[in-house]
Amino acid sequence: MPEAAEMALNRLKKSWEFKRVYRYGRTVVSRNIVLYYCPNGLAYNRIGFSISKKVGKSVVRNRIRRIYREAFMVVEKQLSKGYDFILIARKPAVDVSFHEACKELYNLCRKGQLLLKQKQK
RNA sequence: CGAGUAAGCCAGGCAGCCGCGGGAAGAAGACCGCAAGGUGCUUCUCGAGGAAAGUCCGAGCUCCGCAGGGCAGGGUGCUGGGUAACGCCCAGUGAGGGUGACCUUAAGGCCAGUGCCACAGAAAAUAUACCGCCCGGCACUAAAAUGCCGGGUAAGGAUGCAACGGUGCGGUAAGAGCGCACCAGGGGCCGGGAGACCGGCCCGCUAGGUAAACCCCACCCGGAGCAAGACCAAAUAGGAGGGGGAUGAGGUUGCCCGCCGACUCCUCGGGUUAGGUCGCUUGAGAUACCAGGCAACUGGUAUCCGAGAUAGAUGGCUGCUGCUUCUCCGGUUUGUAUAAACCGGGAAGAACAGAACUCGGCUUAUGCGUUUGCUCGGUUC
RNA sequence: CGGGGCGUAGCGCAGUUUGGUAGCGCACUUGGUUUGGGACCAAGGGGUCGUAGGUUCGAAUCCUAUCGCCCCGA
Repeated sequence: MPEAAEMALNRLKKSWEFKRVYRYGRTVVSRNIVLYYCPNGLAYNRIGFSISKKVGKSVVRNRIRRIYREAFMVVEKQLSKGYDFILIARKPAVDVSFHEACKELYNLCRKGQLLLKQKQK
């Protein structure tokens, strides 16, 4: 299973999983998003999305989630494993493009000391 | 060419790479979970909309101790048809609007009852009606005017959205459908139409408006909703206190009758992983042709299977290309010129919006997208 | 999926039942009072009644559609 799980995107789904990250996790913030993270004791990373109705209509919320999901899949390869993430979209994320999202997510992970190279140092 | 009007259609295209969800077949017997179950590998295949939206109506489906009667409550409201049904659609009628194509229309009933009609005005609905007009009598007087009393009138009266039909002629003491002509309405008869209604003739019959005021009439409506509901697994609890109950708890909007017939209500405490599978997509289905019908629509034949998620799939990136626009750049042609057309380049733009049980409608949002018919105006031949 | 409420002056609210004048408090402007300010007194300005249609002679009020915000229940 670990072989398969490394490539595919694993998501947080259960209410208690979210609650655990909110309670014990740390947080980094940028203009568009808030990122909670917390070690999960597994060999792979997982992510959950939380986008409030105040951000926009269903089309807008879906688009934000899809862009950040793609961005996470790009950035995740450079991250150290064994973490749960929750990504909360803020209102300015409505106009974000894919490339901006990638940069933003990368910078946030560096800020949280989550990159693979930083861990090794 | 310009302006308008009606009915449609599309929702840029192609290719590559990386992903996501469903289905089928195959292989393997791996992984997660206490379990029910699920994940994973390979190949093939499918994967948002005209509004998927708002949730305003109508149904299917499911459950509720088959839903019977009355009242209450709610809805609809010209006629005929279509439909599973509708508050929807089609065809017509009446009434409005527009030069016209065409559009709009909650359009039953205030001679069943009740209410309301501010201000103004004599009066806003039983006109014993105020002023006025006319006649008679009396008082005063030369006469008239004036005053009082009795009677006749509803023509005139600074109003108002609206004044107990309107205009004109006759008639009269003054007047009045009192008589006549035309107009508006009402009633009756005849004719046409399936009907709403239309046409003609006769009768002086003349009745304010408002039911998107209460209401009356006709017709319709049991309630809830896929978190409906069914099955399976695991776990917890079978608690304490108080109240009610075969003199009727509770049951499904409110009340009564009928029906079913034994548990139930409140407070405190405990539990609640929103567990898994089904429901879940073959349907009032789509496309094409034929037939019936003015049409909505219906019938027949053939072919096809076209999303089923559940922290919620249908995405991201790149390249080429079609379309539109430009205080942009270069060139060609026409032109005195402003400028126009074409070609190449550059830049920008391409909306509204995401299935959540499924259909039929309605409503709203939406691109200086696009096709066709028709109308009006201008110009040329 | 189902239900309820609100939208009126810059702000917070009446008025909607039973249709005819849109009002109250704070705030604002001007004047007075005070050496000056506050408080107080007097006068005044300011409202497409969320939007669009309709009914009516007349609509904040009645009807229909629509937009936005808020709150419940399953």
